[in-house]
Amino acid sequence: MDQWQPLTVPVQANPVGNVEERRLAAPGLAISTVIFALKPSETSGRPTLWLPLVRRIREPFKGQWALPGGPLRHDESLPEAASRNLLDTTGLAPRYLEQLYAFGGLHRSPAQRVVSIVYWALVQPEEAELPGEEENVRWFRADKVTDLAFDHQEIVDYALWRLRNKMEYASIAFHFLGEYFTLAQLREVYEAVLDKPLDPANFRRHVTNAVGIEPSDRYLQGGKHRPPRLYRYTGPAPSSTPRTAPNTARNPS
Amino acid sequence: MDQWQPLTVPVQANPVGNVEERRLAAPGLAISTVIFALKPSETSGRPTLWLPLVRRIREPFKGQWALPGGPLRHDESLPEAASRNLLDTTGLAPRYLEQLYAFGGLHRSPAQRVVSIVYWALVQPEEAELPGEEENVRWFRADKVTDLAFDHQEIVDYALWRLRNKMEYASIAFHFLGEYFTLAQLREVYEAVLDKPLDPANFRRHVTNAVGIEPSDRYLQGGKHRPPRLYRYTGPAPSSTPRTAPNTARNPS
DNA sequence: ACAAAAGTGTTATGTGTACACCCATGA
DNA sequence: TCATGGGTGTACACATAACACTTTTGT
Repeated sequence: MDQWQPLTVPVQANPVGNVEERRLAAPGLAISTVIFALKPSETSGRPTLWLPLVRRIREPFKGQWALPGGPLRHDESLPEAASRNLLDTTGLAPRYLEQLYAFGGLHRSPAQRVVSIVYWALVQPEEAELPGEEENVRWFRADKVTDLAFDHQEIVDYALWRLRNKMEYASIAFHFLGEYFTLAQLREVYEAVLDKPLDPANFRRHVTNAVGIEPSDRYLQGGKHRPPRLYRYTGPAPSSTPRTAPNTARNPS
Repeated sequence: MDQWQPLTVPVQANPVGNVEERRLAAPGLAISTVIFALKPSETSGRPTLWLPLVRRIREPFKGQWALPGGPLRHDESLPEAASRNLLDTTGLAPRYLEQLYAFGGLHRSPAQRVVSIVYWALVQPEEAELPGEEENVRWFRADKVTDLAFDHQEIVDYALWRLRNKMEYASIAFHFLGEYFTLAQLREVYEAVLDKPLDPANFRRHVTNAVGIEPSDRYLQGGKHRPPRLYRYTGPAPSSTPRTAPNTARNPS
């Protein structure tokens, strides 16, 4: 019941000629990443979730959009491989990076079998500008991506679910923002990701009571009205839970 | 900060001769599984957490205890590979199986580099008897395992953390029990895993209010006192959340 | 002065926890 | 009838949610 049938992720899928070769070849191993950032909506201007995709320049799925990714090199760890590949393909260097899931279904890639270890990442608006060429790397609204190569659509859906889920119990919203932010900005992050309005008064209490967030003595000037105080994320309390484990995430049901 | 430096898991690590060969060889891919079951403590007789380990019969770490695991075959999905390998090495066929994490550190295995996709599983007491030979497969108390091969100690620690964490918000305790069980038995599962006593009264309300658990018209006879009612786990409500995602787990911090 | 967002107070409702108590059965 | 675990009731602490209200700024 809770078991699950994965699908197929590739990247650098060097097609192996025939069926017999496929039977014998060891499964390929690739690293891919789903990157999230908040950017203003084209219509409302309010912040919404976006993610960068790269256009495939070879078969299979040539011309279609796919997650950035590539093979795992011999001298890099899994997160190192994810970071390095992100920089190569999109020019992005996310501060937050976490393993999402390993996808290893039999027919994810048409030619050689590929197992993909997928990461997910959050980037701040400043670092979210794509230095790469506009042709083959482009931002898409996270809830509107479609026709992705391989099983990347399901991977994106899962990453989205994980982001929303984790947002509700962990302190990750800060990674979408710069060092200093107002509580209204932080609330907009939650509203954009969870896609529902939040009560400003209750949100304030909730977040100021939480650990790891400190008021600064600075205020955001230049607004139309009363300047709001700027806050900083100082991380969990210095002597917080010394986790012994790799990952840190909940799962439902 | 939330990024994490994995370690090393192998299985079937066919040592590749020299450093140069290691540099060039593609990373190996293995599947391992942490299996949990509840068995009576040797001392108190109360249920406690146990897990089966297999003794390594070749280098590296020859003679030491390790997680059951093996290579991924070309014609099986990841969970299929985990199940098949479990049956081969331990004779166990867990009903609950879920992906835990992918461990891919550079030096997990001394010779060839190995990336391990690790699953975790829960088995019921009936199916927890080891048909295999006693020599090379044995049950250990989960909180007392030590001197494991490779990075398997950290993997076990992480799986333990995940089990305890997930136990607090998901309906997985049932997988330790048979079809019919009393609320006291279910409570003992929670107490054993979380290692703290629970209020019977509040536990009863909590669990009977939850969906997916139904009282039967049967009672457990043969006890010393009033026979308790037997309950059944019917799974989440038939038309429950149609998850689109592979895995289902939360993470802290 | 007025509009609008920042920020505070108050109350209703729900949920977790501690614990007193009754119920049903075997011995 | 008595001991014991099964099972129910209840009161308190605390978190969440809804919303009225005051404060501070720019225009």
